[in-house]
Amino acid sequence: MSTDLLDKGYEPQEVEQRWYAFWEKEGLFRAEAESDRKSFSIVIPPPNVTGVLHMGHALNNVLQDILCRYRRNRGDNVLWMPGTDHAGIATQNVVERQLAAEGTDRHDLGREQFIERVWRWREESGGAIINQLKRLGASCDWERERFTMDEGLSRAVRKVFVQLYEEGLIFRGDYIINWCPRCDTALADLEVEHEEVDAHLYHILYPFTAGEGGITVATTRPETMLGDTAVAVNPDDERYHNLPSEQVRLPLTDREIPIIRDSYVDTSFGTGGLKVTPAHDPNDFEISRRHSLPAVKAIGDDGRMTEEAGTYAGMDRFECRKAVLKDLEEQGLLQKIDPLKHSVGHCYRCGVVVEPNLSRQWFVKAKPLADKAMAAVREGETRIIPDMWERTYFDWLENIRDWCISRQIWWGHQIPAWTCEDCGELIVAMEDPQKCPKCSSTELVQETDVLDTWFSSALWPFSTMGWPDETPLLKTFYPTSALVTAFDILFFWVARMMMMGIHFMKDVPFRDVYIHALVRDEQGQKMSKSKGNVIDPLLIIDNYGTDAFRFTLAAFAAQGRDVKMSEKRVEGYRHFINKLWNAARFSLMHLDRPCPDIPSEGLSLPDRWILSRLYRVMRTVEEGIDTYRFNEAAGALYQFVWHEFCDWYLEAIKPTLHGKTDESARNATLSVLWRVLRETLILLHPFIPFVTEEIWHKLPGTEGS
RNA sequence: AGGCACGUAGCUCAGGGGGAGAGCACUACCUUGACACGGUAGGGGUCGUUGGUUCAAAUCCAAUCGUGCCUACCA
Repeated sequence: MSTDLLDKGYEPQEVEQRWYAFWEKEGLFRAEAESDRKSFSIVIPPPNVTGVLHMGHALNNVLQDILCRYRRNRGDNVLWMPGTDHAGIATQNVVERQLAAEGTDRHDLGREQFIERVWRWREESGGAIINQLKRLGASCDWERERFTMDEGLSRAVRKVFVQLYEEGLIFRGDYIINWCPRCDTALADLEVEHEEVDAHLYHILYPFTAGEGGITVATTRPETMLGDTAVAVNPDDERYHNLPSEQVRLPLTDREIPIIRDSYVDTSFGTGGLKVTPAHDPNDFEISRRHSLPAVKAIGDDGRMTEEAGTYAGMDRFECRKAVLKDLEEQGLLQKIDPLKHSVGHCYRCGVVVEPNLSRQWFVKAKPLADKAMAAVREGETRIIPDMWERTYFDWLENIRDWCISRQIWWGHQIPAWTCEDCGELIVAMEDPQKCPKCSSTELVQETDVLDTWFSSALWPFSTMGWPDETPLLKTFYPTSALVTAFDILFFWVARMMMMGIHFMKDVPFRDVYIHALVRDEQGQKMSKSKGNVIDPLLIIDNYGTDAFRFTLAAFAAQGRDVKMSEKRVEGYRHFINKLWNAARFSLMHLDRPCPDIPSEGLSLPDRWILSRLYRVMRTVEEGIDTYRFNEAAGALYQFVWHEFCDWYLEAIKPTLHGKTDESARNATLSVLWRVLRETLILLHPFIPFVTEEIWHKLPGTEGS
């Protein structure tokens, strides 16, 4: 009997460091590119290269790690592919802020130097998130770590772009897009966050060019009137039959614009008169196409009024709004101001009010790709779990619009398109062209835009495995077994991976999509820096140990409900880790040798009972993990370890262990104890890898991992 | 405007046609050689409201109230 097998209290820090180093050294997370074993694969949702670990990452990666370790325990050939995302706008913003602090900007630096600077920043900070994932215990195959701007992945991006272009699924067009004047780039529809604000509805009179009166239009953005090219009314609106004139004078300008009829106009809204600003409103843009109206761009890409705005040129758009209202007021054309709640789009990266703007951008024709992505889920090739998200997935894909993929930033994959200066030919190619195929000119200028970050992320499941080459890795691990992610990137990422995966690999990128909840604070608020309610996972790990933290996350990861995180809870599960530690400590006082053979008869009642409970919890855990009900598995283990194994079994066998019985009964009990402890450690390992590993190696007869 | 989810013990939540549960908090007792990050015993809820289906409803259905979130081009 000895008590020095395990220290009295569990010391996570030392144990965690030691074991993680051991696992890495032994290559235990390494996947075999070719193997007879069953494959199991997951690609990590690549965190932003410049990011730091937050609670969302923690939950996301712990759940993936549980799946991977569980499969490894079962003998599967497991690939957990790690990597990071270059996060175009977000990363560029960070570096631009640094430059601003140094009193310079990217234009001073020039494109090449700026990009170098970003790469440098990536070198400095790119390792942080990876090391933090390791502290979580993440068992990724680190030797395969990828980055969305790796050479290989960039080649995949180019290949995809060129092929889609040749298939007519990528095109360039003049379109109304969302423009962020702060980030100075186009945004996809998804990248716009709508927020309800208290605003005003201004009623403005546009006088007829002949006769009395005019048409009153209503708008929330009066400054856009400077870009109006028509006034629209509903053809059935009797108020506007037999007008004295078919033209109105656009106030504050010397322009005359036509009155058009379009059924889009809602007769019940305002006065039934709609100002049409094709360059600055998506609906107006559509109307303008139907009626062949010109577009006048009154607001520039920098958020200031253009020359088209006449005397207002150069003004900030919101300054201009005030000025326009004042001038209209003076001319007696501002008839009414109503309060109005409506939603205004903001840039998801910087929060600035987005300006719809007409410009030439690149698009992916989404419909054909979306149809197949829907079919795959409908036919069960990919399961979305919990299935309530299927509906959301379908809703979005059914109403999908073309995906604007060009961004006017510098950090990202530059679009592989060139224009011939001499003949205007557009060239899209894998390799940088030397001369124009049409006129042989060497004056070729590459498109300056880069691709939306999500374009490269959409290829992640196969680009990380070496596509477009036909690699053994792809053969073994594609389609991946599961994708684990939060719902907030269901459209951004999951749906697009489905579209690209099906198109290029002819098979879905994953069999299961498990959508987990968001981690919130104690009050259920989203954690954000501005609210100051962020709980740093690393701090929690420092204070309570990784295992306690992991178990807390797993225990609260009930499907369909957000996880409210607080230190108090982690503390509770630290008690559990300690309980397990001490149960092991007690057991090891008696288990001084391997006892693998459980006698087939003569077992005591407690022995038989705990074995039956063990088998039951084994089934529950297996079922829980297989169905992504991590909380059920964790809950069952908690209950079993504490209230069955510790409270009942260990207490019940104390008399036997403490000697007063015959040797064969004692041996029988020891063999049961040995077995139960061993199996329990295996069951617990995916959840709490460090403490179980530490105990495992003290248990006689369980050398190796 | 549509959609989704959620309202169960003081708090956080699991459960899901027939015993109302867990953790934390609380009360009393226990410094018993695994563990006070512990043990034993205990208090506490008419499972949002109202109807319906059923022999039976916290559990299914409908309505209603409340909360949160997502999608959306009504200026």
